[in-house]
Amino acid sequence: MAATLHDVARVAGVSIKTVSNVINDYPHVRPETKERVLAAIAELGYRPNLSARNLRSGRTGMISLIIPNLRNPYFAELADDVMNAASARGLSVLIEQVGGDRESELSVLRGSRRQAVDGILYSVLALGQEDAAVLDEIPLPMVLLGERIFNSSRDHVTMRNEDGLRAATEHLLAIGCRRIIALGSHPGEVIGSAGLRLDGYLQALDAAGVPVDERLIVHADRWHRVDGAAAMRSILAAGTEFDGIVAFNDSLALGAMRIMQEAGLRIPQDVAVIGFDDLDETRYSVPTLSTIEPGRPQIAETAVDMLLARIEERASAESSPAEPREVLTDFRLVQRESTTRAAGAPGSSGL
Amino acid sequence: MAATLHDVARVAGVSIKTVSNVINDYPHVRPETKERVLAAIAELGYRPNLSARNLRSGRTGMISLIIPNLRNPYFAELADDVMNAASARGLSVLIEQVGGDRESELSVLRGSRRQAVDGILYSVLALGQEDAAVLDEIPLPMVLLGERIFNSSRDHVTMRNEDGLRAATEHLLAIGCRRIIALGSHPGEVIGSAGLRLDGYLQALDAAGVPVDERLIVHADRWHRVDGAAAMRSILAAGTEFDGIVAFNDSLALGAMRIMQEAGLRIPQDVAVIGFDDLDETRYSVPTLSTIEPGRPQIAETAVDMLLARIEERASAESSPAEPREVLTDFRLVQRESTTRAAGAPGSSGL
DNA sequence: CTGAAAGCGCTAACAG
DNA sequence: CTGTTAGCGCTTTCAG
Repeated sequence: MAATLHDVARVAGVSIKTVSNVINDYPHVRPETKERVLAAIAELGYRPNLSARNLRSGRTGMISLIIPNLRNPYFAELADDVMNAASARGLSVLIEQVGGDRESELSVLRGSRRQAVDGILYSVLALGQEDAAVLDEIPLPMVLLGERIFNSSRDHVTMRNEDGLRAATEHLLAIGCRRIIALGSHPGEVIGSAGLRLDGYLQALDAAGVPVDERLIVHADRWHRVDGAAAMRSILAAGTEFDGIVAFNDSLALGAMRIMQEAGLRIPQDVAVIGFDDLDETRYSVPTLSTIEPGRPQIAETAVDMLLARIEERASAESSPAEPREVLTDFRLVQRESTTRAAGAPGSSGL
Repeated sequence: MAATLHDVARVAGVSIKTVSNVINDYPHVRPETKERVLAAIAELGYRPNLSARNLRSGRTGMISLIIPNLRNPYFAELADDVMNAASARGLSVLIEQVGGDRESELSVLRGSRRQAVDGILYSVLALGQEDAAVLDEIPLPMVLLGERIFNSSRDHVTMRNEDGLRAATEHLLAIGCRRIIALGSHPGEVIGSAGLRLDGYLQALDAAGVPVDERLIVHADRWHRVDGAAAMRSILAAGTEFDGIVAFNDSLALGAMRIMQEAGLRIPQDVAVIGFDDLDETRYSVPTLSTIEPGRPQIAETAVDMLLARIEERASAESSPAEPREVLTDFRLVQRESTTRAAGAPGSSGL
């Protein structure tokens, strides 16, 4: 059986309160007493029982991160960023994957593990604006990530989708592209990454006086590599002409590049390509992929900080809760080979 | 304040024991009583307090998975497999990333979160055979993954490294390669993935009567894409001739392919390439990458089952613990474009 | 089939 | 500066 406070107290010849004080770094303990306690702790290999502490304090030191799937590199990298931010603040992260359908997302949100965490970072995927009210029912601090829900009662951290995609499109225009495919639209969507990003594309074309060709706006329901590949196959089959692609995420871009290369199209000479997300692998693809770096580490840090603030606000329970905050992170265009047409470029491999 | 057992009991007009019985699906509860209790639970939105349950029962329903890094796709896919296996068995997974150095691995193993989980799945990376004894000190059920430690007192699940790499090498020999690079060796290592895989390579050459050329055994300390790329650059710089590559993992293979393509080498015509791990992305690279599928889902399921068995064994605490078990999973060679030289092949894109 | 009551190990008033 | 004590919410004997 593991040692308890009482065991330590007995061995050190003090009361459990004193041991507790030492453990929790309370100020007023005489140095020699403290030393005796520390010695007893070491001798017994004592470790506080977290369940008991949680029960008593009402806090677990864990937050949950709800994401669709770790096999999706975007979310694996996000999870890594979040775990780093959390561990720097003394928190552990319980990752919960959800199936992508509305029911599964709701059931995880309401799920039993709820009781085991102090708060939730929720990367919204299947729920939408119409579900904003549902979130109020979850009796736990929560910070939203992503572009599906705005103006709820919860704090929200998101990237500059429109601005980012506008910058990407402007970049292609600047290197001479005129028939630019927007890859990844969700017809009819206004809010959500796809709607916002499409808007950035349209803004850029508009500002440059380049007419919009509906055939260049290519639908892709899901944004995995296989979807980018499939979309590119139909584009090629349809015989649509194009000289640039702004993909709504990196995976779509990578899938499309794969098919273009099979078809003998050269990147960036025949078609320039830019993605969105700055996945690690964009540095290693052939060619390396230009992309928008959406400030993911900043998203993770900000979100963890906001969640922690909400948790502490709730613990002190003094005034009424602060107004929900909306944070937009900074993005950055990263130019790599897939949009570098200059003949005399030094040809760094990007590795 | 959230509802407690007592609240439910009061509303239902029964004692808390009865409520507890209903919640835990104990058999002997009269149907009508049960219904009253269920109604009260629904009315109050009662959810059991997990901290209290954990404190009482000594179990948390969580296991921790210790891995180096989620950004490494191998571990992201492993984590996904483990989470699926765990959630099918009613367990949650706490992922803990470790830095890769010995100290950080030890401190996580001994770390405070220990108290918050019922058991540990530990993918050994920085520790080695000489640390087998250290593992005994961790007072928690544990199952080891990977190839760094054998014959400890812990259960262990691992893949068939030698056999897999032998099969990969034999495959290259079968399609006509004679100067095959083994990419990823760790000089001097005997146990560990690198040592075992090199052994498989040597066995295959030996069996085929192909002489070993030391220049074809290429060192790579770490196994990320960038390391494969760097290694390939030095190979090309050294002017070593080769017509096949068996990489010790997929990332090395993908990095090497990138550099070969820059250098104008055609895959598989000039050089056939095979990797190890069957990462998702091997299906989407250019060309698609042949590889060894090491049975990762099976590893995850087996490991979770074994851990659960240990947890239960400890709970019942009857007889002495069962002998440590060693499980080897089945592998499978997956042939894709990177080793398919047949001229008239249909050229499926593998997507 | 159901109720009463004793803790799991810890924190935090409250007293000394 | 340190000790006593009362629970946190649940599970689990042990009696009815």
